[in-house]
Amino acid sequence: MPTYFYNTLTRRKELFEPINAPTVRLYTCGPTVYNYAHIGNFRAYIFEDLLRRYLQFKGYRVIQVMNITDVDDKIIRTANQRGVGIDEFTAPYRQAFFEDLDALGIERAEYYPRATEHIAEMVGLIQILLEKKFAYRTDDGSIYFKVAAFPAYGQLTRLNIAEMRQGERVANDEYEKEELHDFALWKSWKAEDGPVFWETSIGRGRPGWHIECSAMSTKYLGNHFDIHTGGVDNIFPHHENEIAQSEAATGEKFVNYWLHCEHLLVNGEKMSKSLGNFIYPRQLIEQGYQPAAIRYALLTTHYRQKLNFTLEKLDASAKAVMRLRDFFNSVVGESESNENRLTEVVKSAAQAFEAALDDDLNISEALAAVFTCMHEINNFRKENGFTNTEAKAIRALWERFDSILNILKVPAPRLTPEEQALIELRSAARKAKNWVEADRIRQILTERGIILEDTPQGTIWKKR
RNA sequence: GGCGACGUACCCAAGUGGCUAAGGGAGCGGUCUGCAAAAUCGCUAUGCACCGGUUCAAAUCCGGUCGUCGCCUCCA
Repeated sequence: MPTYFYNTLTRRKELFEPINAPTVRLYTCGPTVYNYAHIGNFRAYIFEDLLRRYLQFKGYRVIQVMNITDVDDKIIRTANQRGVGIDEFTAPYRQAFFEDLDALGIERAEYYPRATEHIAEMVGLIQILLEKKFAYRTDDGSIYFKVAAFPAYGQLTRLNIAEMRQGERVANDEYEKEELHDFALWKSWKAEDGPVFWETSIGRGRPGWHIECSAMSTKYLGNHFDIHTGGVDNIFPHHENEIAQSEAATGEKFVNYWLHCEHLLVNGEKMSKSLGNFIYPRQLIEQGYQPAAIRYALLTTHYRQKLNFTLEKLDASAKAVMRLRDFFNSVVGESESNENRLTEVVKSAAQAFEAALDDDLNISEALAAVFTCMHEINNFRKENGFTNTEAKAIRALWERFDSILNILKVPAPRLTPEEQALIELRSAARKAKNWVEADRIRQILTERGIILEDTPQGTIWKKR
């Protein structure tokens, strides 16, 4: 089945065709490591994880690059204030980033290049742009990209640069440039940068922000690759500038498909410093929320739709995850028969799931297929039970769904010996029909976030 | 000012011209259970912000109104 993605470049859904099938080359804008990444950031990374997993589901071999921006104004300023080097300053955040990726079940990319380790590549690119007259040097030694020299500028954004309001230009225009929309490729060293600079053939200084993505994407994926993603706020100026730099330097088309993820709001408002409403995944996990529930909450709203994050949504997600998981665990064959009366149900569910995701990753519709299928199978089970063959087929189907959703398998939580003992005490009380004592113990455990379920096979427990 | 997105049930959220408007959560009722919990079954939008228009047919297309939000130089 053919796959369609909405391409920001054309503002249309387009048939996806890789340059060199079955390989797909994917560049995903990554974090600036001056703090922990918040759930808004992770919404984007989970969208990219969905994209990556789905491409693999379709049989493609994905080569993904995610940059780590470990030098920028904010990092330099803060590191200097604290009197530490930028490498030392960013180290804990780099580490935390990978921990969070793992916690949320995000599959690792093939490359996580750091900006500070690719200065040479950036300098090389800037030199080409200087030679080709797409860049110029100002009196202080900084280097800017000359937007006027690249007529295609504005193709992604569809902003008419000439008509954009001039009055709003940023006051702290510390560097001298010829025209408003020219942007920095290289920032020459200034006193407040302190020890942060590189001594290079184009002078002493540091790279501008946009150039790292051009340099690193090209290095790992080639001049022309398949997909580039990021948040909608990256469209302008970041991605527009990347196109300009890359295409000016190489003379080739840069990227075929641009996919952008909408913003996440918290209780209806944008996360911002002034509102102080940042939420971090690690924070939610500490509060006892299942990482899989966080993943589900961030995954299950279509990526081009604004997502309003609330604790109610997180609770609803936790329930849905639990249901899918319990169903999977409950599917057991009851007879040796090779009969499979569910062939059609399984087949049509798999098809509906794939068809939905083929349509620009319509995850809501894909999930509807999953739940509808679960419903049908439950009704079937009530009458018939499962043969071993049927159980195997259903479990395989769920595993297939989970290669995208990735919520089924979570590390088993542990009980303390004391909690374990309480459960045994309660079982004994139940056996003795001492219901008062049994209920008392259950209440204690509930308060600790441990939920008990008495089944014919004995008591099982879960963590909230 | 320019560019753009959105408004579907109590909440979340698909559907963008044609069968009874998906699915999840919540609520209510049944099964199960010592009681629960979980699971499961059933029920819950004659209507898709509002007003007009096009059409045999509109949540879906067109025009307008109201409301929410985003971007317009470094925030995913």
